[in-house]
Order: sequence, then C-alpha cells, then structure tokens
Amino acid sequence: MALHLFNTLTRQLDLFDPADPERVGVYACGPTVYGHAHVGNFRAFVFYDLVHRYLEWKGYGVRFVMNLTDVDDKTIRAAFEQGQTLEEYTAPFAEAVLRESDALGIRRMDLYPRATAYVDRMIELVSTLLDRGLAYRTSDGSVFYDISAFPNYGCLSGKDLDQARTGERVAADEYGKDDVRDFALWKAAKPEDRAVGAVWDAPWGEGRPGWHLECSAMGLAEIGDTLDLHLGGEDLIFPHHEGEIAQSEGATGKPFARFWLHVKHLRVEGSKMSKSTGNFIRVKELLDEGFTGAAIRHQLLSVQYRSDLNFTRDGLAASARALRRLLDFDDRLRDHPVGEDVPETALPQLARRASRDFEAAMDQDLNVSGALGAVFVFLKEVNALLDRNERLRMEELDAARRVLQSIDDVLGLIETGRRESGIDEEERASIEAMVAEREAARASRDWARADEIRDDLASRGIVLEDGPEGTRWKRLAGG
RNA sequence: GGCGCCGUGGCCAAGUGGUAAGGCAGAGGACUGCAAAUCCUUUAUCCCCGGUUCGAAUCCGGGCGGCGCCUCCA
Repeated sequence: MALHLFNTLTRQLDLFDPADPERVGVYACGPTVYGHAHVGNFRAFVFYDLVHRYLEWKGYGVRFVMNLTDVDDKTIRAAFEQGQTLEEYTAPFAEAVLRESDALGIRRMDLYPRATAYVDRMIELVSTLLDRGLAYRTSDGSVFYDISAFPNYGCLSGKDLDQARTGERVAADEYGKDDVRDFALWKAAKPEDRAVGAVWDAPWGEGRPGWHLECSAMGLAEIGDTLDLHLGGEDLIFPHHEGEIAQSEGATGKPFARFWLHVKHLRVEGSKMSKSTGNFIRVKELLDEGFTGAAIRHQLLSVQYRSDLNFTRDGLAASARALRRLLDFDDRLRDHPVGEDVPETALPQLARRASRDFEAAMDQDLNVSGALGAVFVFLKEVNALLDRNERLRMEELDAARRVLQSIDDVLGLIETGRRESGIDEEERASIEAMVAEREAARASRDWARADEIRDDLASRGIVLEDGPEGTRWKRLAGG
C-alpha cells in the first residue's frame, strides 16, 4: 500500500513519493503569536501532528518544522499598545501554544523557528529578488514583489489574477505600491515598529519583513530549496502560500514544495469561528471546564482534515465516551490472564486485519474516520473474544497489544488519555484501602456499606468494576 | 461576480459502480447483590427530479439547501 495525499497544487490525490525517504522535509505554517491560539488553530496543529506521526509510522525519516510568527502588523500593534517590546509581548503566547500542544498530545516537532531570528535570511532573499528584477523599491524604502514578473503567480489557488476584484480592501495601502496586487517583502520602518524593537537594517533602508517572507526564509534555511510537504490552513492558500511560492521560486528557480496540504477551518457550535463576534474557544477554557486534552484531540482528529468539522461541547462529550471505551479496552487487553495449554484463537488474525484496515484508510489521504472505524471493529471483536476465553496464549495477547500500540503511535489517543489519569501514591493507597474495606463488606454481604464506599469513591471520580478476578478501579477522566 | 467544498439513521461519520463501516445516544436481553465494564439483539435505501448502466449513495444534467476562500485569520 502506498500513501496518497490530496495535493492542492494538482487538486487531486497524488502518490506521496519523496525524493529521499530517509530525509523527508516538512514545513508547517504555525501561529502568529499575537494572542492566544484557539481550537481552530489546534485543529491545524493536531493535523500537523497526525502527518508527523504517520510519516514516521510509514518508515520515513522526517524533519518537521513549524514556525512561530512573532513579527507582523498585529504583533507590533498589540505590543505597542501594551508598551512592551515585541519579544516581551509575544513570548507568553508562544509558550502557551507549546503548553497547550502538549495537553493535546501533539508531539514536539524538530524545530520551532521564530521569524525574528531569520531576518538576515529574509534580507538576503529580498536582495536576490531585487537583483533578479522580481521586486522593486518604493520611495519610502519599502520593497514589493512584482507579480507581473512571475507568471506562475496564482498556480496554487487557481486564481486568475486579472479577474480578482481589486479596490475592495486596498484602501489601506500605506506603502505606495505599483499594482494593488503586489505584496510587501519589506515594510519601511514606522514609529510603532521602532517603539517595540521591530526594526532591522537592510541595504535599502530600515524596516521589517513582510508577512510571507518569513516562511520562505525559514523553509529554505531549515529544510532546503524544495520542501517535500508544506502544510497550512485553507485560508493560507491565497495569498500567503502563493506569495511564498513567488518568493522562493523566484529566488531559487526550483519548485518550493512538492506537496501542499491544507486543513479546513472548523466551525464552533454551528457557526464560523471569529474573534470579532467573540465566537471562539480556547483550549484552556475547555480544559478548565473539565474536558480532557485527549477528548479534545479525539474530536479534532475524528473527522478527516479536508472535511467540515463542527466543534461542539456535545461532540466533545461523545468523544470523551469513545475515548473511555478505548482506554478500557487497552486496560483489558493488558490485564487479560495468560494460560499455557489453551487453544489457539483468531486473535492474531483480528489484529492483522485491524492493522491492515487502519493503514488502508490512513493511506487514503489520512482518512481518520475510516481508520477509527477499523479500530472499533477490532475493539468489539476482541472484547467478544476475551469474553469467550478466560485465558489466552501470551503470544496472541502480545500480537493484539502490539497492534493497538502501533495504531496509537499514530492516533495518540490512548497515549494522551493515559497521561491524564495520573494518580499519586498517597491517593492510590487511600483508594486501595477503601476498595479493600468494601471487599470485606461485600464478603459479609453488607451491601449498604459496600455501596456507601462505592458512592464515596464515585464522588472523587473513581469508578469501580467488580469482576471475577476481583474489583478494579479507575479514574474517570472528565468530559 | 470569480474559485471551491458539502448534503448518508436522533447526533457525528466511513463508503466514490454491485444491494449501506464505525462512534455517541436510545430500546430489549445476558452477566452482577445492585451497579460499572463487557457481550448479544434492535433503529437508514443515502436532499429532490431526470439521465447513463444489467446494476448508483457512488457517474452525468438540473433543482433546493448549507459552507469556505477572494490581501495579511490555522
């Protein structure tokens, strides 16, 4: 089987066939750290994580880079209003992104470059573009990309630039460019820029980089002239990625990325998420409400990345339930008794089929819904098999455990859910003492006392399960 | 106006030519001291109309409905 991905460049499913499987370079557009990231941002980040994990699962050697944009109009304006430097203002938001990423089980990427650390590279890039006649300077010391000199402009978004509506939002042209469609590579320094320390020296004058430039510079610097994969939100197709292509290819003469993948925006409780209407949710709020990072991860992951996803608290509750089942299943598989002289079962075949179906779905443009379907079929079949067999061969159980583990290496659901059910030793001892007391009460048929203890534990979020092997307890994660 | 996506059971959702995965919720049953967990059973002909085909949720045309992007929002 082979991985096929929907390439925005070709608008079809293409075979993913990197030049060097040992060194696959992936660049993902990260957040602009001018405020707290919201769940919409995290749909993108969880998607990036899925790509990251799946490529490694498929055996590729991956270098994965996600930038943090810490210099642009919004960060400068906000820092200025707060009377802080750019660095002071953006640092907390950058930290929050990583902290909340951790909570959602997003594995750390190889590098999180900050735009401000790559301004030298950006200046080099602009120089090259000026030398090549693809850019021009204006009287105030700004530099613009000359769209008309790059025939491929529009190839990613499929836009016919001649037909683009002009003049609608262009009134805010503060730098005096030749053509409204030309975009800024370099913006001449203004007082606010100086106030927050967002000013760099360039041969054509002091200023700061334009929006698209950072990604070209960091991608070229950290991965190379041609990326294997470039990821981003659907809104970035135009103009951001179009600009990146123009800048990078204009400078190197080589294709900037073989594959472009774009994740669709999510909606919240039925409507578009937008900061202007206050209709956006932060991950931190959800965690404070008692939803777990794993449940949030599940909901963001459960729908394929190019499909509509309506993020709701009801959906989150459903995700929490599904996750609970997955965790229970993992427990059960771990704890199931082993026997020496027990008959063979179909467990290994079920495991092989689950793995195969999982991979087939994921290979088809990362179809997580289909992949989860395979997981739950496996879960149901194996639960039934465990019901029928009190003891199983060690090697069969191991085969099943390996497959579940392997699948979760990609999905990261059990992994994230586990991490959140941590209980310290003191609490553990206290719980186990109460469970033992209840066992004694049950042995003497003192149901009232037994139920009292169970209710007591339930109020602490501990659920009991009486089985033939004794009583087990677990923490019921929120959600 | 330009480009594009989507419409499957109560909710979410897979399936892109051969008679509908899976999750959540609901109902009945088994198990249990009662529960919990688990298992079994149970709920759809795929927005509408027309066409292509031996056969369509799946292809084509039309209609209705929802949504996204179109200069700095992942």
